[in-house]
Amino acid sequence: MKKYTEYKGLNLPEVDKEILKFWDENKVFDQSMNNRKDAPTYVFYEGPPSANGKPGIHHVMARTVKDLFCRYQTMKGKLVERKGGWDTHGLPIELSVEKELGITKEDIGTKITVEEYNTKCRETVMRYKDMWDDITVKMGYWVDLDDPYITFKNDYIESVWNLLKRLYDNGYLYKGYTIQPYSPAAGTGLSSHELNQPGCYRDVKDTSAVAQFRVIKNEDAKFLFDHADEDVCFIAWTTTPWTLPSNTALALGKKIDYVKVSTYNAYTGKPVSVILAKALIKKWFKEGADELDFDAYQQGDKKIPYRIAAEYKGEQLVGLRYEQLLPYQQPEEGDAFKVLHGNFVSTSDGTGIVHIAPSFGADDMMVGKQNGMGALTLVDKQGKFTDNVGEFSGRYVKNYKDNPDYKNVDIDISIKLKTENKAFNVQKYAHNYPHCWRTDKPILYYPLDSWFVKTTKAKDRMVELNKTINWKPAATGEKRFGNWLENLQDWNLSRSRFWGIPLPIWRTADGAEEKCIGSVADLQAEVAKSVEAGHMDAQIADDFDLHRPYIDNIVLTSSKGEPMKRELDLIDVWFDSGSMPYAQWHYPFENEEKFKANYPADFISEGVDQTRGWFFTLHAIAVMCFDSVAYKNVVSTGLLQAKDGRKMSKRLGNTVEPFKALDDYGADAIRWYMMSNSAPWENLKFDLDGVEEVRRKFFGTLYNTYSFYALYANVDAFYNKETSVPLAKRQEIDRWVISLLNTLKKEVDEDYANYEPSRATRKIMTFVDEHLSNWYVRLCRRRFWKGEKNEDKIAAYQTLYECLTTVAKLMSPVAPFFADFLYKNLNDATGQEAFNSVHLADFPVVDESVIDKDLEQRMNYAQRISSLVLSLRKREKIRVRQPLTKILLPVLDKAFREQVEGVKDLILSEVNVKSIEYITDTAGIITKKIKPNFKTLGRKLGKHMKSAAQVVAGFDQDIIAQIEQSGSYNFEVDGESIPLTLEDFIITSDDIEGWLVANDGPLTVALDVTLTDDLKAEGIARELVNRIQNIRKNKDFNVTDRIKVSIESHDALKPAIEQFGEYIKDEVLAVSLDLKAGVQGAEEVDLVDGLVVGILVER
RNA sequence: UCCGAUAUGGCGCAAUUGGUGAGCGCGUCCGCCUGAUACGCGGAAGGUUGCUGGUUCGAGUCCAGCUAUCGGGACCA
Repeated sequence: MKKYTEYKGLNLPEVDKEILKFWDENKVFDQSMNNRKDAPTYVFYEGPPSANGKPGIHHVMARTVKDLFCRYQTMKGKLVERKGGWDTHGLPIELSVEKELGITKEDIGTKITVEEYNTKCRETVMRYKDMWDDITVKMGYWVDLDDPYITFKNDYIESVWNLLKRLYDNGYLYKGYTIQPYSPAAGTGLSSHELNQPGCYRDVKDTSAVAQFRVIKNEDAKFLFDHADEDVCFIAWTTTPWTLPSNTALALGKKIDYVKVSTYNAYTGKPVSVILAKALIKKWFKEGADELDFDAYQQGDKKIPYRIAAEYKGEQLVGLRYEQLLPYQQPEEGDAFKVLHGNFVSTSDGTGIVHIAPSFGADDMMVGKQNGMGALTLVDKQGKFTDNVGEFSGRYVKNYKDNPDYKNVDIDISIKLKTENKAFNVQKYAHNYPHCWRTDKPILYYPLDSWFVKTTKAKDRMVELNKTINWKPAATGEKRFGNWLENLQDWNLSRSRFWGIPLPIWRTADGAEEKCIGSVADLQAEVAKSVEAGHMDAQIADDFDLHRPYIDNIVLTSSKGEPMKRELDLIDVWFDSGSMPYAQWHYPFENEEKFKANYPADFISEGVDQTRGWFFTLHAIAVMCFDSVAYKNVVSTGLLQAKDGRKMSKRLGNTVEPFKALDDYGADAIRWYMMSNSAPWENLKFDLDGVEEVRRKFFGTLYNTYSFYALYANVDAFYNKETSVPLAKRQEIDRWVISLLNTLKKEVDEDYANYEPSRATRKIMTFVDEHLSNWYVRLCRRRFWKGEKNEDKIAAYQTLYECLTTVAKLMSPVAPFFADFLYKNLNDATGQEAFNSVHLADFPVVDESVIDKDLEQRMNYAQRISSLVLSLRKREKIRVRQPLTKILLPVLDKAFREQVEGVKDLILSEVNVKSIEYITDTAGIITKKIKPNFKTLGRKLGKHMKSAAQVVAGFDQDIIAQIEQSGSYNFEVDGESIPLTLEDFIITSDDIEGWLVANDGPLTVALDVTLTDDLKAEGIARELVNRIQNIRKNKDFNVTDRIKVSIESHDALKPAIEQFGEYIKDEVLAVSLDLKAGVQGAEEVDLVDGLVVGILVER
């Protein structure tokens, strides 16, 4: 017969290794799915990590969340397949390759071929795959890594193309332009990633100009003019005067207050009325100048007089027209040179009126688009003015070429404005401006061609379907994600890079005809036509690599036989990962059934930073292509911070190395700590001390409970083969713990089902720690080691066994290693269940019939009463081994006495007292306290509550007794009489005259501390038992060894030995107990109050 | 500047959804139990629940405003 394995101590990392070996050898993960082959599915999507970076401790957190719900659902009888995946494209990979090769973007295609470069990317992208595989295994994350989806595979790309084609066909793809950071010196757009590199934003001094835009005097503008020849101008500030020739609008704020100020132009001395924000007058006019005499002004005076002539709301000015400032070019389309409202306009800088050049600012373009403005782009991609800008034509707007003779265009433009009476103010201005990280030159914002997904078209549907998704936490879905959807912009899909999925769109040179390709077969069909038309030499192979540069060599043919070239862009990598529900199965080209059975996902989980990332792209593609959600439940996990609450970073040296942490503490302690510390969506301050605490308190206790069980079950050869003792025949405490266990099953089940792992883990901890170990086992110890293997003992074993196996199952989703270790140790010995792993077992089903809330209440009384008695003992300095005669207990209500009687023996043995005496108040010795029950009384009395509370506080003992007896009380207020019942009051015993009392809520306990000689003798006997047991233990005797005890004679011991000798012998398994003088080799032991005795214990 | 989250003893977290001495764990100090290499128990110290107002008989909880931290976005004319 196999025995329960007994261990020398708990070593969680060892447990991990042992269990991993077992899982591996028995293919337990496979089994857990194969067993459920025909079961309903629970679909999980794995968000693909990039193996280009090393895994961190936060990945352990994110993946614990994923793993635990998949394991839970498997135990609930679902088939949960977990296809892994790798994100393999994207800028971080390209940048790391560039860095490694010591090249820049411009070198690709010149110093190194695109082919070589992409080969390098393909090699690099899986650089840390081994490390990822390693951590996946070590942390116990069950995911299928044998057959993962990989985004750079042709099949995957083909599926993505299919999605793009669907979008294209439904009018979701269009070509437009956006304003992006652009480096003329490098000739390339910059990503926000590149822009956020340290040192990118620098303080520089530029020439800033406030220009005067002359208002056109028409019907609408009439109200601005006080006299016919008044010169009224809007003034707007810019730090980039080179954008002024491209100005097409002005923006102001509707709600901002503006003023018209009469003054003189500082450079020409001509009178002028300028309009600016009221709040900014002080910025542009000298103090006291509003009191100067206008007529006395001479050109060149330092102080220029001014007067506020009128005041307007921004709203009144919207729609007015002005003369073009520098009329070199007219915009080809749109309604330009108008005043618009812009919600970004503030009065913190400038004049409260913003110069708008739609080609050179993102806000500018947005406001221009919204108002149908035209645009002027009078600077080319080299950063110089185009040919049609008069005297400035061909000049660089910044010194991009390091020309030593470079003349600042901003200054020259400013001079021109001054001489033409168009400059209100020109000065140097220091500000923070982004620079290109490669060339160190200032960037400029420039319109670049891009392909867009018209997500705005599907916005309403996305919002609607989002409401059907269960977000954890809800606020992330409703607010964060919901708001994001409400303010949706079109999705810029284009990336001007090399390693990624190419945009499958071909165009003729004039853009008149374009084709979007949705599959390799489509492409081949088009290539066939092209070969016929003579644009290509040969058909492409079936396994033609769809990446650049090969794809760029494909030239298609238009309906008119013109060559069509591919649009050179790649698509945003977020589209790659958002396509995984389809592309992981190569849908729709293969696996249609598989796809349908696995769509949409029941559950996904990633970090909250994915709200605008993967969560969005999954949702957007699903809504636009399939009018469906992509996932039904989503848990967005919080950030993992260092223990000081700061971000973990290598620079601060506060990172936690995941492999070391796993090696030191084992996966379970870390997983359990992460889940129990706070809800997964809260930020977690990760502290290894907390992991250690979990290990000690939870796993240590549970392990020890098992050890205790194993020790005695082996002695008694208990393998749970006996008929189960009916609950009715078991002790009260057995029924109690089984009742709690079933409550636990129920609640933990609900918590897991509701994606609330911290609630579940905390409840399991409380059960194991407080109830099972420190109450059940503690109080039942004797049943396990005393006496014969009778029914009561079997009942105890059966009860504990059930608790342990059930806990193993309940905890297994979060702590898969230890749970299996525990389960196997138990089940392998008993063979009770057919499963050889807890992960193949079913989730425990609650038995409502054994949940007895009354019993739980009783036991709660027992625990609290015991605790009160112990506190009294402490106060009186009477040790627990000293028996006492009785406890006095005031009776709270009728049920109370009965309830306490049910657990009386437990209390008495726990606190070492002989009896309980109940007292009712007939003797008048109990002082009572009364308090309103706010919850019930508040509803009845409402605003009279306050006065009622005062009245109640004034009740004396007589009134309290009266209320208790009659069970009712009439509260008089404002001539009104409100009947109250006993329920509306909380009456507690406060004191018992002449006794030592302690209180805990309604409970009051008094203790009789009189010590008789008999009690003293018994106390000494108990002390002796304790000392002898300690000696046994120190001598490493087996718990079953019989011993001989000799004690050095002492008067104080005689009564104890005489009266309780048999008791002592029985307790310590002694065959003899002698009290004699001159014991050889006795141990000196401090017994009580400085009484030292010599004891000899022999086998 | 906008959006979101968070704010409770030294630290980490609770508080049954508005009901009244604000709990638990860690840590510190004193004491105890242990036939279980684990845990626990009793006691002590430690709180104006970020601030200010409001609603209410009653607010840690609801509302408004503010502050701080974190995250995300926009912008830096």
